[in-house]
Amino acid sequence: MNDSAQIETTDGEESTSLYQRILNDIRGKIVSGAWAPGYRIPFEHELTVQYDCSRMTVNKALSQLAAAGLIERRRRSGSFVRSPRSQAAVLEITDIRIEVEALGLPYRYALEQRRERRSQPNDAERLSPVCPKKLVELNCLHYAGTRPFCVEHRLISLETVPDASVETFQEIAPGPWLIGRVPWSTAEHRISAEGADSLMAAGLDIDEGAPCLVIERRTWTADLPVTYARFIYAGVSHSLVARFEPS
Amino acid sequence: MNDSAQIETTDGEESTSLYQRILNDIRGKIVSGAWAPGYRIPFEHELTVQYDCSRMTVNKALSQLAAAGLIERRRRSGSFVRSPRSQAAVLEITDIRIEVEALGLPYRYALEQRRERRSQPNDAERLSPVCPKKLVELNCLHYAGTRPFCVEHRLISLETVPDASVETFQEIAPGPWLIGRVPWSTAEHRISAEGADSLMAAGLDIDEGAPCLVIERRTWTADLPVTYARFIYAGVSHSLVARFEPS
DNA sequence: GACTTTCTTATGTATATACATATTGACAGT
DNA sequence: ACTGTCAATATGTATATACATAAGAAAGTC
Repeated sequence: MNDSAQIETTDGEESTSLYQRILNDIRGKIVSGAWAPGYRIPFEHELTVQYDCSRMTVNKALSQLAAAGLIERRRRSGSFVRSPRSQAAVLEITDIRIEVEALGLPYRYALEQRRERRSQPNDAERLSPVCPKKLVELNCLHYAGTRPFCVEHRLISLETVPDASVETFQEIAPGPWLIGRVPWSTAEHRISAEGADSLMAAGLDIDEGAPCLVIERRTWTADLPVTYARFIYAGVSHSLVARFEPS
Repeated sequence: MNDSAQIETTDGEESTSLYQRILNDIRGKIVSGAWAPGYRIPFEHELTVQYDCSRMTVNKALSQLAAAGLIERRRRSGSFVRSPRSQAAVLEITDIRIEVEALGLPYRYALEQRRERRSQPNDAERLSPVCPKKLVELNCLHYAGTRPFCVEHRLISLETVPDASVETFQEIAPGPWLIGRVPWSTAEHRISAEGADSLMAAGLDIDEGAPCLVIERRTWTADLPVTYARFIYAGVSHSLVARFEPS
């Protein structure tokens, strides 16, 4: 993918834009390890000489590298290779409907239970730091074809999302309903493996104790909890993929 | 120190740069759902009027949004909200030693088995796309205190990493050994839940069939496979955390 | 109508310029 | 030796300008 930098001109100077070329060159030095973390990248004015261009062009390349987290820029000191080898992979969290349809199976959603209730001490850790007084609790099932694909257990804060009290969630799953309706600023996902308890086993139509992939998602807007969701997939049916590539 | 008065105005119009403000405004519209996917963002020249600034300033904001994947820019047509409904969360992949020590437990590494062998058809999917002819196969154990914490199964391509043939891996785990020694450009992680087979059960000192979290990692440098690693954690002992916050 | 050509338009890139701002290093004063 | 001041410097942001390029729209041609 990254090879073939020069496509048409054998000279290879005109194939991409100048700032892209500068960006690629520097990124290459970094990911190849030629410029180790902490290395001071040539100053902007040095690069302007090297590439015979204006500072703005160099600046554009370096700014993008900084935005991508590959380098750190310090006034008066210069730009430094950052990459402290922290392997951060990007995990795509897709909507369940999309997931199911990607498998070529028809998707179906079903609401099992809907309760509106006061919060219990138990909820505080799921809806932190400010546990709402009232919330909606849902149990849902997502089907892939005729087989249950995912069990969803969800809490929605009625203080942050008052509209949820007038929505039955019979026809629409809480995930898609919330998206777009509630701006959220932070999300945390906790992924673990658990053995199916009797409820999970019944919902997913698997044996009790069978391994399940559990994804817990908590979202906040500002500092207010929006929702807590717990998705349970039968172990054999599902896996998550996270990728890292230097953009 | 005590005087101030320029930063903290609740109005907060001057605290950041103009292009940052534009960027934040638009990103807010997108993540809040006010501008749905497919929506055409105001043209650059419209935004220059709205914010009373030059086109370059608007362009900088929009270019960054495009680089971040939030919008798509089309010549002559304008810029459109992209957001293909997939929330990307960042998954921190930490070294196992760090993980264990974060739990306040002493870490210990042990090599169970080391084999140098020719590749088998079986390996091709783990070390793709160009399966090396020779490789090192390792089975390792990572202890937290006296209890086994993680079972590691690893393949290292001897074509990409010839040095691995002269390393016994008795004292150092393959993960830390590889880091820094081999620059890698891409990594893929697959996370799933599995029931322990007899080998996993014996290694982790758990019952057969008990739920385990399995993380498979494949890394490449350029297009050459570097290593395949499979980490198995007892279900109760471990979870992964992925976070999303709009940068 | 199907096709080509030309025009228009929004974005893409590059430049020179200007001033702001943070930080370093040197120099001077106590 | 410590401290404060100040100039030098690299980055940060913003502007006006210029031309390139792609793609849609409109006009012209067969």
